[in-house]
Amino acid sequence: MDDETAPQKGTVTQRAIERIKAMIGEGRLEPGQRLPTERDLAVQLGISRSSMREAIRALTVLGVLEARHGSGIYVTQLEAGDLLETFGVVADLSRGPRLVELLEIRRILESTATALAAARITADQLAEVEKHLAAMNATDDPEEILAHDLAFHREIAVAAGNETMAAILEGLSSRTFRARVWRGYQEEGAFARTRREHAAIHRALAARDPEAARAAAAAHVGEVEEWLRAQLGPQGRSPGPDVPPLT
Amino acid sequence: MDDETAPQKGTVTQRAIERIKAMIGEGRLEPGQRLPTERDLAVQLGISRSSMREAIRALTVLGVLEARHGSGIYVTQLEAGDLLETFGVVADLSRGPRLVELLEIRRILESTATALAAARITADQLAEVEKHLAAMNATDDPEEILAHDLAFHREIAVAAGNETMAAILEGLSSRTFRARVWRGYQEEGAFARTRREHAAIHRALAARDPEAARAAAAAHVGEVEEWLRAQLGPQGRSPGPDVPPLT
DNA sequence: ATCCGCGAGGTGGTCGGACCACTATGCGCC
DNA sequence: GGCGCATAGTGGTCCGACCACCTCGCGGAT
Repeated sequence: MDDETAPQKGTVTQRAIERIKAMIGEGRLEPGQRLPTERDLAVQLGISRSSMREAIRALTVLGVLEARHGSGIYVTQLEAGDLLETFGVVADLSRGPRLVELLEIRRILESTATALAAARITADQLAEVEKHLAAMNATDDPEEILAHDLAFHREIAVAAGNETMAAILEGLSSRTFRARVWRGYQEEGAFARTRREHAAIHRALAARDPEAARAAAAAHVGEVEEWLRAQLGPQGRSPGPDVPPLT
Repeated sequence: MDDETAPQKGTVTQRAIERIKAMIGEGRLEPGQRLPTERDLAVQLGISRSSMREAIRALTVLGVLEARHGSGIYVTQLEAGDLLETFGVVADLSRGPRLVELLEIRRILESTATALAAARITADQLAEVEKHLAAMNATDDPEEILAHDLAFHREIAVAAGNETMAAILEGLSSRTFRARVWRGYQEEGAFARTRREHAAIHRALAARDPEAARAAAAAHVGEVEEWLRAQLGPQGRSPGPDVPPLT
């Protein structure tokens, strides 16, 4: 009754976003459930369809809603992967010192995840890890190496048993992020070193040795971290060509 | 030249989002810089103002852009706090087993951050920590305790020297998140224990003892984590009163 | 000459309607 | 009974208008 008088805080779109978020938070909207149509929702919240669409778009990019053309709007499964997809944006837009900070976080999480994986990994999962390890060593195509490298670490993160952590690590290792950092790193003949480090991680996993796994993973990420730190130190500028701002 | 023919992938809004993100990623749009008007941008990208507004709204909720009514659209400083604000959404919308996973991640990061802080914290920062510790012990108002509790950990995270990690921890400790979990936790007379744990963390910081700090922080978060795990185990339901879905 | 105030222009915010693209459903035809 | 197409309904896009708010410069008062 008392909420009929508009609180008038912020834009109507922002209010609509909060309303829908609240509905989900309170359990009035279950994962996978279909929402009313844009037009109905707009009427229910007393706003125009344009504003409602902006709210839906916002919740869509956040991974909370999913719009299917011609079908309807649905709540996602609200799983870690859905909601943490935006984490990749942070990695992609960060540069300079923040890249080092992101790698530091990845080192902390990746080492812990690898240690957990050493204790929990199943035979099947270990076989999957070995598959990517072999594929990584069997080709010279940087694209393919990168893909299997990502899958290698992803499999380990999943084996650690924490889906959320796996999703965060996935974001911290997004294609564009690694491509940017690794472009220079691997040009310095770091392939061999990378292979040795991956082999060490695999050995620790196969031996079910959490401490060795933690150390190997920390060293693996730490190598890249140190290299990047050194890159930024001397010149203080982020890599890449300086493109003058267009009109 | 070859990009003049529309690639026709996805919705025009999604394409606009990618375009603007790319402009920022390539450095053509600097942090803090003002963008052209919505109307001009729409013309430049060859889409309607409505679609452009949806793209801008999307980038706004991601913390990449900031729209000031009557003034213009600006690129944010792209700092950790700006981009990771959405991380709180994850915490707010997660429930059940995922809450435990989030606490596990917080335990890993918070313990490491506290260890780093023990080695790096300045006298001023330590005084600030003590201020919040004292304020926390001087009141019985749960709201105020929660606020100083958040500030206590935030100050430590900042002292660790990794802004990004501080921002993530901030998201993992968002008001609504903690309020939900702590409501039940603190009702079990955990105030005294919490105060002891905070005191232990402070002692380790004052003694500049990283290992003790790591252990104290891990135990602090671990306590809540274990309690929550126990809550979820027996009944398999998320805590809190079972409110029947409202109409 | 300096300062203050107010008004005009420009900006994002909201609205309503129209049409297009796609999907799903069911009815009728084979 | 099964298949295919017409159709209604959905999200996607566009347009034009108006509103609320901020900014800046012009003009007058001091």
